[in-house]
Amino acid sequence: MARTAGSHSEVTGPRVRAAALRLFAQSGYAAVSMRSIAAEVGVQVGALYNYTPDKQSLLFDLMRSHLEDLLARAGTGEGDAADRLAGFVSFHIRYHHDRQDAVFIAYMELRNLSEANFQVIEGLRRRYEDLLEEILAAGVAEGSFGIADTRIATRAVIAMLTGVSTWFRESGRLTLSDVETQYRKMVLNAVRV
Amino acid sequence: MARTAGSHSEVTGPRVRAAALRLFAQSGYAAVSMRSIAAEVGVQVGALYNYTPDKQSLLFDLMRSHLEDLLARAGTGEGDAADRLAGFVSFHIRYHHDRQDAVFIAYMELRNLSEANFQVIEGLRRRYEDLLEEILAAGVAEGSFGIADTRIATRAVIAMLTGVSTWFRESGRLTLSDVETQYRKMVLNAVRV
DNA sequence: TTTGTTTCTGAACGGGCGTTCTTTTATTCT
DNA sequence: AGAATAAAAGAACGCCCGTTCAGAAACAAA
Repeated sequence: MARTAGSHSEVTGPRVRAAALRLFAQSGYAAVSMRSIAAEVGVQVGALYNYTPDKQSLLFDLMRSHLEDLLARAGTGEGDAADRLAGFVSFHIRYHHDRQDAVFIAYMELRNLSEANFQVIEGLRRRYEDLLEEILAAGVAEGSFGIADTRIATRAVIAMLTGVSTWFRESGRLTLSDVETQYRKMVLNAVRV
Repeated sequence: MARTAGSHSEVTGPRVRAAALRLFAQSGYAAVSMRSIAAEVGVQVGALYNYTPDKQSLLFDLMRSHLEDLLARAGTGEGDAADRLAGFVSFHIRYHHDRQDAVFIAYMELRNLSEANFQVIEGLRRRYEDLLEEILAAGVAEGSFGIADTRIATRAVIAMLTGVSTWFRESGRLTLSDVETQYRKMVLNAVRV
């Protein structure tokens, strides 16, 4: 038996990526076998190679598309630096909350990338950090922020925000909106003069 | 040939753990084989099982001893809440900087623990977080801190601080002391009224 | 209905995995 | 010196890995 009724490339391709995303996030890249991805899709392992040249590309493509989408959606914001920073905080928390698997992978599986692929991903991540750093620098120029080194502050803020997706649960004590409000306040306080 | 001249259990045991620590941090638990650990120690793979019942225990013991040492060294601090918080920030940054491999493992390899082992590690981590939360709660009681939810603030601060060890390099632009100073200021600002 | 193409199966490849076990050697004790 | 013990070597166990490939089944075009 080969080729189950009704199946097409346009359906299976995304399902392969979705299964890989879920399993990589759950167990880690190295612990997930191509066979387990195939099983999740409901296909034999050989069929996966119609959709990816190899396992490494599967990981890389997931990371790259996540970061490219992140960059495409992250605007530079409007208003003064404080407004723009508040907007960035809300955007980051909400965007990452909606894509916990992709976030997890993008932060945890960097060491499983080949050197060339790592450079690409690192470049994208750096571009995202630059969006925040530009806001912080504008605030310093305005005189409304009082941070000594904008690069450090950028990393501190991003680490703080990204941490949310490691513990926040919809079923928990607080709504995402509560969390967002408190983080906005903490971040704005952290960088003020 | 068996048993190289001059070797003893008290020497090899720690070397096994050190090799595992380094390799787990470098490549991830799942990607490191018992054979590669043995090679790093300079021994055949079978000899490792004189020092650990299995690979999982090796990971668990590394995490547990790291967290137990962390708890043993983290004091509750002295003075008012702001002083104690500043002390916590400095301690966390310095302690984690001195043990980057252990920190990395303790945060990245949680999902490779068995359920029972995970509960133990999670309990230890929680006790460490409680040290910080108690300081924050004291500050709120004093009226010097203005955070709505101490649990959220605890996680935010720890995520921020732990992030340092992912990017800080001795060879970089800033000294650890510079970083420490700026983080102390950012954290104290973040929680103030 | 035939032909061609796409998508999948199923088997196979060489190799690495964690772990166990027997045997050999270095050291310590008597 | 000889016996006992500790520590390591080396081989073997069954199993799973990523990847390849020939062939079969479903679909599309004629």
